Amino acid sequence: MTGDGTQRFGVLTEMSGFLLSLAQAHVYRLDEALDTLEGLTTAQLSVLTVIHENPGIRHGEVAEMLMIKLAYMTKLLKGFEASGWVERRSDPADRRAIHLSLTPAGQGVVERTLPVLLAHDAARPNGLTPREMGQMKRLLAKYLELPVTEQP
Amino acid sequence: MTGDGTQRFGVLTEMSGFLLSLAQAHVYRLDEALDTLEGLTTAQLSVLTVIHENPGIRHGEVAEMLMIKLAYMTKLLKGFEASGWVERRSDPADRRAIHLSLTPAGQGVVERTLPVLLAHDAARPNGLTPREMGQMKRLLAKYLELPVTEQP
DNA sequence: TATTGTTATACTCTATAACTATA
DNA sequence: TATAGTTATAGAGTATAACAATA
Repeated sequence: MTGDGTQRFGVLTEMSGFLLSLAQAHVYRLDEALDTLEGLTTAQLSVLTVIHENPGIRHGEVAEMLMIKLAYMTKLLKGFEASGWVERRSDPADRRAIHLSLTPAGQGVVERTLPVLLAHDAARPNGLTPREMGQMKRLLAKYLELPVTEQP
Repeated sequence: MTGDGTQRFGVLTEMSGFLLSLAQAHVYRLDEALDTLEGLTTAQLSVLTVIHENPGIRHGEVAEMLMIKLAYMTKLLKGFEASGWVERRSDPADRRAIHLSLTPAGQGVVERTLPVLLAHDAARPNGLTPREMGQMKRLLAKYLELPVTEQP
């Protein structure tokens, strides 16, 4: 690389969409080195975590929370079911709806891998101080209008 | 949707990687409604903008700045060349290297579409006050260790 | 030997639309 | 008629690796 470090992003650095996209690419690139998640992608682990946190949640609710297409959720869940991690049962009151929950095996996967990802996330290199990182996470959660987690 | 709004993200909201990923999905979803970019994706417009800001920049340098795979850059640039937007010329001093610049047509595209995306970005709905948005953008740029833009 | 860029393949995820079955 | 989920197809973008040309 012969770059002299003077490249300009121009007005791109004023655009939240661009910055978020690049930050996501940065995270994604570093997370690809993470080989300790038992073959799961971070997206897959997010789905399992949401089911873990909300046993009985509906198929479509998970998709909405994580902004995943319903069509792709079907594919993901099919894989999880084949792995024996997720159970689906239809709602007797509305037989279109499907409620999801983790099997003991699925809970085991989440309980083993989530702490690994959490530690990795906390240690991922970036240009912020710990205080600034806390600030950024709060702003991102507010940006997304996420429900406040009241964790003791 | 029968959700009662009590779904929990659990520890996911503590993870910068998850928050960035979800924020990016949020942006992406809303940007898909943007049909005024002359058929460009935001990623493609980013590439054109970087070439616009750095005439003569090398192929690989653009890829590194935008965290795009070199192999995919080749594909993108082939399309841009076919559209008559980008010119490639090889470096006489290092005949492996390829320097990029916009044609007048390419400059026209950037000058028409970039302001549209900029306005769209500024108006994109989110949970932050304008002051918080400024803060978030500053933190994201620092997170990414982007060169400071000294725009007058 | 290392670097720049090209080509090809497989994979993840998205967009879209047609479809079934319920409500 | 509208909603929950399924299936299939096309496309964007990534990872990977083999390759050619040049340094």
